[in-house]
Amino acid sequence: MGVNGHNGHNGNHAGNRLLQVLPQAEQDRLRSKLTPLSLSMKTVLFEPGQEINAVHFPVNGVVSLVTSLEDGAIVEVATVGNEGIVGVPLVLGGSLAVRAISQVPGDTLRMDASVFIAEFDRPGPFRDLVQNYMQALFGQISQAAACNRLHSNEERLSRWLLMSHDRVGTETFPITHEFLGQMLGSRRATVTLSAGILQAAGLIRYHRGRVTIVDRAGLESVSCECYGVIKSALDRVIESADSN
Amino acid sequence: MGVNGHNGHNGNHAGNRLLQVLPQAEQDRLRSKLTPLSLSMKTVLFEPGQEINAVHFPVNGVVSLVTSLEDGAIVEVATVGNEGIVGVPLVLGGSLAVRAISQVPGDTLRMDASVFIAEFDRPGPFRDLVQNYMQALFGQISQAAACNRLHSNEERLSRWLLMSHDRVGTETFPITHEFLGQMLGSRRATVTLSAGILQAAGLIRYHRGRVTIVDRAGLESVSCECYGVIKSALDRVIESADSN
DNA sequence: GGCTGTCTGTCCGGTTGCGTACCGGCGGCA
DNA sequence: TGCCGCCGGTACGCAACCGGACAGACAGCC
Repeated sequence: MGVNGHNGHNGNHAGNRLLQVLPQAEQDRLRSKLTPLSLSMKTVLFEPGQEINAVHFPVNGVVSLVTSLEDGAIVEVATVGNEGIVGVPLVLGGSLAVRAISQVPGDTLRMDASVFIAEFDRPGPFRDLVQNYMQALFGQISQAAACNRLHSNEERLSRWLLMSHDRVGTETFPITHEFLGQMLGSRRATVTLSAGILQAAGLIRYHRGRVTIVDRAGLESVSCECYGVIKSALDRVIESADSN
Repeated sequence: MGVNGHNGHNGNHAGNRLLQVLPQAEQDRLRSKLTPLSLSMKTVLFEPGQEINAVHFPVNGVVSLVTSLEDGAIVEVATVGNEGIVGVPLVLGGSLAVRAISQVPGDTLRMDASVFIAEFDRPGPFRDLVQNYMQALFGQISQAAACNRLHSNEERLSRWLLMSHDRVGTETFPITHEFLGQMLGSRRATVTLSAGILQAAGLIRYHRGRVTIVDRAGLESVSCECYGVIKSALDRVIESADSN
C-alpha cells in the first residue's frame, strides 16, 4: 500500500477497502491526494450545517454518524469504517444534517473536499464506487430507523459490537457503556444490563472501557437481522467493483 | 400548469412544487415528459431490490418509504409529497433498499427512469434541485431514525398527521389506525389510544378511516421537534431554487 | 501510597407500550 | 333489509425501559 505511512493504533488492515478495489492505475493516481491521519476517540469530523472541507476514508477505526436533538440527546444513524467514506453526501452539495464523530480510535485517509468533488465529477470507476456506496448508506440509515424502533436493546447492542468488530480488526477495542448508551439511544444503566447478559453468556468480556469479542457466532445469533442486512449491502458495494 | 390533465382526488395543489420552482423554460421542456397518474391507497410504486422504471413527482397525495423486516413488520423511514420525488436514489444506480407505497391517495406525475437519468446527467437547475432534494432526504431519514428511537407514540403520530396535512392540501383525508400503526411501528391499539387523546383535546377528529385536522397549531405543539426540522429542511430545497 | 476521576453495578418507582383478545358499530353490498 | 367485513374502543397482564440516584472498584497521577 504505502499510503499510510504510520499506523498509530493497530495495523490489522492495510487500507480502505473502497479504495483498494479500484483499478491499480486509479489507486496510484489517488495516492498522492490522500493524507494519513490518526483520529483519537470522540474527534468530531464535522457538525451539521457546517461546511465540509474534507472527506475521510477510514482504515481501521469506526466513525459514527449521529443525529442530535434539541435536548442534547444524540442517536447514531450509521457507522462508517474501512468499507466506506465519511462525508459522501458532500457531492450532493452543501452541508450534512448529521454529526460525524470518531467512535473507536483509528487511522483515516483524508482527502480535500475540492479534490474529492473533482474526482467525483468525472465519470469512471471512482465515481461509480462512490455512488454505489451512497446508495448503500441510504439503505443503512433506513435499516437503522426501523431497527431503532422495533428491536430490543440487547439486539441492537450486539449489532453494534459486531459492526465495530468487523471494522477495527482486533478482538479488543475501547468503548464505554456511557458512550454506547448515546449511540443506541438508551440509558447507560440499560447498556450495562444488556452487556452483562452478553458477558454472562460468554459472548463478550469487558473491563473499564475495553470490550473483547469472545464468541462472534454467538453474538450474531443474539443480534437482530439488521447486522446481516447492512453488512451484505456494504459488502456488495465492494464486491461489485472488485475488478483487479 | 396544464401538466395534470385530470385531478382524480382534490385540486388544492396545482402541481409538484419541486417542478414549479424550475425556470419556465425548463418546465416547458419537461412537461411533455411527464404523465399524470392517479394513485389509489396502498399502491406499491416499487419494492426493494426491484428495478425501477420510473420516478414520480407527487402532486397531492402522500407516498411513504418503508423498510420491511424479516417478520413482516414495516416501519416508515420517510414520506414524500409535492415537495419531492419518489425514487431519487435511482440516479445513484441500481435499486432501492426500501419500499415506496402510496399512503394517502392522490395524483402524481410519472417520468420514465431513462428520461430522468438523462435529465439528471446534464448540469443545470434540474440536476441541482434533485441533488438538493436527495440531501434533504438523507436528513429526513436520519431524523426519523432518531425520532423513532426517542419520541413517544403521541408525538410521532402528531408529526405524521402534520406532514400529511401539509401535503394533501385538504383538512380531511383517509387513513386508518391500522395503517398508522404500521407507519409508526406500533400497535393499532396504541394508535387508537394516542389518537383518542388528540381527539379529546380537540386537535383532530376521525371516523371510520377518515381524519380531520381541527387545530393545526395545537398539533404542532404536541408534536416533537422533528416535524419542524424536516419541514424546514424540505422548504429550504424549494426556496433555494425559487428563481422565477 | 493516597487521591481523584472514570467506569461499572444495582436499586426502585413509574411509565410506556406490547401481545392478545373481545366486542360493538358503521356501511357497503347483495 | 339483512349480512358481513372493516374500523375503532377497551381491557388485562406483562416486559422493557426510563429517571434518578448511590456505591464500589479500578487506574492513573501526583
